[in-house]
Amino acid sequence: MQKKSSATIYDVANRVGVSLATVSRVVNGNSNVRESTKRKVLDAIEELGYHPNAVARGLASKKTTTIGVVMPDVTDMYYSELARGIDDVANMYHYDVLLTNTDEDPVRETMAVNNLASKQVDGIIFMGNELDREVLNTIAGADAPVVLAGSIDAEGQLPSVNVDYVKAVEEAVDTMVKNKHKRIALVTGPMTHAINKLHRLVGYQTALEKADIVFDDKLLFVAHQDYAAGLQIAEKILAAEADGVIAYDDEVALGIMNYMREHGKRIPEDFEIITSNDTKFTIVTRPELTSIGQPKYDIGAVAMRMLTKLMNNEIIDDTQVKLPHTLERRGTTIN
Amino acid sequence: MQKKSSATIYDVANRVGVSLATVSRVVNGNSNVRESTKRKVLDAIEELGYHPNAVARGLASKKTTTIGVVMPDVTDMYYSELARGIDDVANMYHYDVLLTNTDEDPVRETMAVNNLASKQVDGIIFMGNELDREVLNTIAGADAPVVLAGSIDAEGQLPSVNVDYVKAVEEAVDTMVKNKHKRIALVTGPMTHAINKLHRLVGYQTALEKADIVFDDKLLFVAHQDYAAGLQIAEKILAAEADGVIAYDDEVALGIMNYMREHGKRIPEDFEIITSNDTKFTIVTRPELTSIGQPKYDIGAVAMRMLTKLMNNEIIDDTQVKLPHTLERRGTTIN
DNA sequence: GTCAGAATTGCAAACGCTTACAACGTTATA
DNA sequence: TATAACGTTGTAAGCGTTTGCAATTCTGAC
Repeated sequence: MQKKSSATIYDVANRVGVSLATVSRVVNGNSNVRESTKRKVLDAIEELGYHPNAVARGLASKKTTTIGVVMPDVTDMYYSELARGIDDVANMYHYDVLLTNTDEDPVRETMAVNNLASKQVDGIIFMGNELDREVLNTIAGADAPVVLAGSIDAEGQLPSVNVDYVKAVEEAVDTMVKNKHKRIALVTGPMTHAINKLHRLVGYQTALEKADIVFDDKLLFVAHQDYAAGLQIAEKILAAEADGVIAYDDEVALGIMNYMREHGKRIPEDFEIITSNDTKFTIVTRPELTSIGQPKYDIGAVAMRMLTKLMNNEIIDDTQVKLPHTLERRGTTIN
Repeated sequence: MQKKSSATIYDVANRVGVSLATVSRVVNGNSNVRESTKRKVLDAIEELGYHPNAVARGLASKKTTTIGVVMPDVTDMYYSELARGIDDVANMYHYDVLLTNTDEDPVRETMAVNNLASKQVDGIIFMGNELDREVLNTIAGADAPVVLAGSIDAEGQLPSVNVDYVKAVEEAVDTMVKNKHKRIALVTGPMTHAINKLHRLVGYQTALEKADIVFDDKLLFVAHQDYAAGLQIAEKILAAEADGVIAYDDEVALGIMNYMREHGKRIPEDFEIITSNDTKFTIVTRPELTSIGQPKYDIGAVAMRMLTKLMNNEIIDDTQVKLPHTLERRGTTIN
């Protein structure tokens, strides 16, 4: 049964006594084939164990049925959940996924996009917050459609799927204010990233303004997205005499929480915490973490769906999709 | 600068006034090219913004510089850390990674391998515990080399990279015995999986025997790999009057821990927990989870390195690699 | 039984590159 | 100066498909 070096379309054609073209037609489900010859071809394919060579197909048709996914890090729960959404709908549309980790390094992001382009992917899903000019140019240069998932480009030119980060953060702050906490810290990534400067910070300031709280940049913190960074930044947050924090990453939030508890703070009475990604981390700890709820899987899925349309040259009503977010009230806020 | 539909090798050759072959040679770093013409070709490439078409290259050379990774689920921290190790060394050797999620469904695993084969990947890294006959056959049929990462096939025929699960579990049980806990539960996946039946269970029983504890199959539990499953199985573990548990998944362990604490058990005095994967989950909770330590990243990295050798037809001394494991003693065990 | 039009099929040219093999020019050796 | 030997470059045959177009075979209507 296992033919050694696999059969080609040519072998199948010979076996049946038809031309390559005919075999190709039945393989591709083209309707212009008589039912009886279709049967024969299918049988021969079965017997020879023929599998179309996707590479040759890609060369001839200029479609690889492969998309590229560039993301910061697979081990980051937030992004891996997006990736899962992407992968599931990609499969649904018979695309394979070429995955690249970049650690948000613009150099690697640029290389990744270029590499994917040379591999002739039919489309690209991009995740990452940097999106500097170089990366943007590269994306424009690749002649595959690109959609951003859970990521923001400053100009808002590229198709993207996100939640409304401004509102989300604003509501988080609102909640703490309502709970009588006023010295609310904000922990984000670098202000060079649009998502931080133009979204999270804006939401934060808007909420403060509404509550007549004067903005204090001593309550603004930048941290990497990991537990250790949370532990570390927590010391400064404590020193700044904050009574609450909005963190942009669950691991960071956890680091802060553990530090605060170990330093005598009662959570949530003395110190409230709201995190942003609502990953599995939020429910395994005690107390559970209150979090902005993002439909992560759906962000990926919707982005991928949009990409299929783009690859098909279908017209898209709205290329700047904002999916609904929630606030998952759990144990690190009073209400 | 951005040529529209990108230039081909033919355009470059024309520009310089040499043949395709020569351009191909410089692109591929072939040494048999005079320095001066090499320069000219390189310049033309630069000017035209030429990028080799990897698909055409793949067809001609029968090498795609792409490997396939089939794994249960990217959002599972254990596997995603393996994947990161794989990806990093894959990049190091200039391979791209085609990623497929299977949810450990043998049907999807089979499809995935077949699909990767038709995409002409140069090699495959397989993760997942099922590995039934069908999947094994498919793997044998694909003419790309395959290596297992963090996974076991019953016959031990395929190249693989793992830790010594027998010893690891045995040592975990030893620890609890030393701590005077005797009714030690074992939570694994289905006994149809070789890794559970032939490794974890064996290690468990061996340790029990050494300690003269009679094996009680009431202390054997099977659970899915998630937090909810942990919460659920915990009830039965409690009912079985166990005073400790070895869990094969961190989320499960966390579910058990939280359940036990909510039911009045003091951890670790009344009830000890040792988990197996040592993911980030283990250090963000209070108490922190004692865990078998697995070099997850390295398992992936070593597996990928092995695959590069296989793809290169290099001889490999040992195709059944066992990396060292540890026991990370933290808060859920007395010692 | 004819014939137009539809339904099937085959032909052959791409797709963009790699890679034997052949051909050339050049240098070193005798 | 002739010649072997090498370094450099070109020629052309694939790699396994898809696909526009032409050729052939069927249909049914007349």
